[in-house]
Amino acid sequence: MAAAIIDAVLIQFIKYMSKGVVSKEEDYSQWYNDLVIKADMAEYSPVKGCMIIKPYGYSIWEKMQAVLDVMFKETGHVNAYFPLFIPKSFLSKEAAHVEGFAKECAVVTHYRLKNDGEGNIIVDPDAKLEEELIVRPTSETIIWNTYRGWIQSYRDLPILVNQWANVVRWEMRTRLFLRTTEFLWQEGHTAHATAEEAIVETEQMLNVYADFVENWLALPVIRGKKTANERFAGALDTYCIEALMQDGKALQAGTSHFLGQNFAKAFDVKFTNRENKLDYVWATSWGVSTRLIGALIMAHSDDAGLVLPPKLAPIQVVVVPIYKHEEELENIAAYVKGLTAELKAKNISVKFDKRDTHRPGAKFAEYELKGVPLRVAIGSRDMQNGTVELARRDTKTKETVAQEGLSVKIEALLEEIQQNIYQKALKFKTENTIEVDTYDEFKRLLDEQPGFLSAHWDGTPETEQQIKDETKATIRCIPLDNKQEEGKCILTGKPSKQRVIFARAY
RNA sequence: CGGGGUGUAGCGUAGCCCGGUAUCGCGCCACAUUUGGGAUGUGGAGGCCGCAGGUUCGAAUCCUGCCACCCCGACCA
Repeated sequence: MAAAIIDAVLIQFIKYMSKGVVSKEEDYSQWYNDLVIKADMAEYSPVKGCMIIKPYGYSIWEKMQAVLDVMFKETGHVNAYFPLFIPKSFLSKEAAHVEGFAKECAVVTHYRLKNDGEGNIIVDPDAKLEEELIVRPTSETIIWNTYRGWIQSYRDLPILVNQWANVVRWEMRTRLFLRTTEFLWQEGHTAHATAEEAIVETEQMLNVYADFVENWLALPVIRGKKTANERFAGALDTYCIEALMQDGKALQAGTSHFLGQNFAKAFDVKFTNRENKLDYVWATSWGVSTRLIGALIMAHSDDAGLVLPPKLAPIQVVVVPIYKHEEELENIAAYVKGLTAELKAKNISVKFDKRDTHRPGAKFAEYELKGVPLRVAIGSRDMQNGTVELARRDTKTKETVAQEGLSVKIEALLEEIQQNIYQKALKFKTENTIEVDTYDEFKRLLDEQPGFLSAHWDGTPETEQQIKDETKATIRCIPLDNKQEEGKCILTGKPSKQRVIFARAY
């Protein structure tokens, strides 16, 4: 008896080792790293802090891009492209901006290498640039320098431009997808005649992001504003969406900034308004990055691998044939051909994995690891009975269903899975968003049940900083739809009119 | 930059204290048998033991120097 139990444990251990994914409970951050690598999303590169996004991971980014791009265009934006390099002097024109980014800039100082005569390739000291170039950490400066030439009159406004690009921020500590030295993103940069219009734009784009993350990533978010401490360098107001990961830590999933006239003033971008008066242009910028892939992985996955929402899954349905002889496979393949055509007509992506180099069990495990939402297994028994085995990734349940009407059922199931994943995440977020009224309780919850803590704050940067120093929790945001209520700051006891959201964050 | 740790096959590792040309698992290749939850057997390929120097008849092992990476902290609109 005891031996049998030990054997069972041993078998589990061996399975875990071969799959190579540490459990979520055991070590959340190791679990996350393992998943990214084992699910073939990305790998480490020879350059510290930079990663190689592999085809499977990149195809998720492509899907995100495709959806967001449509959303941007539907709200009137157009795409353009600005240089990777920014003259060093540009960065320093906006004081807060340079303050925020100076410490994480990659700098280009030379433009040529040469052979030193001993077989070594060295930087050619004679090829020093007159002015150093910064590899963009974000593009406000070069874009606003450009906008100066595009804008003379209110008739030239608004300018609603987005760019898909890579940026570099030399962070000290990096994490796959969540914070890498180089990352891919989109950055919108708009110019407006009035503050009101710019604020409307800022809020509109925040809502676009929130809709996208909730409906496509199946991840509920809190929409809010950042406090002054957490604001983007150079912004008057930073709006954000904050999501909660399964370990109770918050992740900023997107930001939209109201930049006021800061960049227009720094780059001297003036226009003549309807009253024939010169004024500075009002600005916004907004962005989401490949960090969203990290959010997607962290939010839904389990110890068996990724759990991808159907709407963003590169493969929505995988078909695994089970056969002993070639003619059985041909028989199954003939049926699958029809099924595939039906599914494709419904815009559902299907992979028929008929590799004979891997056995069915290995394929099952592989697609679970990769988070494919639905798996169809078909063997000779099914072909005789007119059935298939249908397994869903989110619940890990299997059922035998009729081949008749299968594509309709699959279509409905994919929708159901999308909803189910969202509801599960919503439940988690709701259960882990807790109102706290004392500092002791606040600290206890951070250690025992981390999540979003809704608490009163006296509104001062000093208090915010002290709480951060003492607990590592930061104010994630002041929710936009916040109810106003009288209360006392959890740290100082001073009066407060509303609660704000605290959490430890990535 | 401070504290700690690790470098051995594609990956994960044993060997190091006590010197004799490297162990095991996964993966890879071939063949056969298999295929409804991660197959089995037989055979095979693959190693500047992080780099450089030293001690020694002989170094993965001992000594010196260097390099790289990882973890914790600082940092992270």
